[in-house]
Amino acid sequence: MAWTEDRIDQLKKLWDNGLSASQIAKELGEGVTRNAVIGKAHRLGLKSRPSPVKTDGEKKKVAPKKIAKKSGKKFVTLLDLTDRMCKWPSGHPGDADFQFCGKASEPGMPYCAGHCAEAYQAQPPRRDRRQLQRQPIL
DNA sequence: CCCTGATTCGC
DNA sequence: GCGAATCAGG
Repeated sequence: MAWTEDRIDQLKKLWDNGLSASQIAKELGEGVTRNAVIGKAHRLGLKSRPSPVKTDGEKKKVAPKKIAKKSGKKFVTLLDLTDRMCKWPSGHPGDADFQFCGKASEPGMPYCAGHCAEAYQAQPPRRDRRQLQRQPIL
């Protein structure tokens, strides 16, 4: 696939938007790999970014997007949600404030580490479940 | 293992 | 110029 002006523009835009190379690759689709994106970006002389994925000892916020203006919670809309982002919902589906956590989800998980903890809590009230019906072994 | 960007190097 | 392979790092 050749890098058309259109694609390059999209690349620049997404890259500038802070999307990761792999995300941009997916966005562009058409068998574009993250390597292609990075390679092109590098070639275009786009700003280098020493792996933004370092837990960063810095407590500085990057302000991912100014989408979730309301609620201090940095949630994102469905449009900003991508494959490996936490899909922890917030609000009612259909509502304007229906958003998702959007943080990087744990590998293989639909949610981020924090929400996985919430989602996969161990059986809480096991107390009043005894003799529920005392089913005869299957 | 998951991921990130950076660089190399044959095409 | 392109991008897969590779490298370096979290």
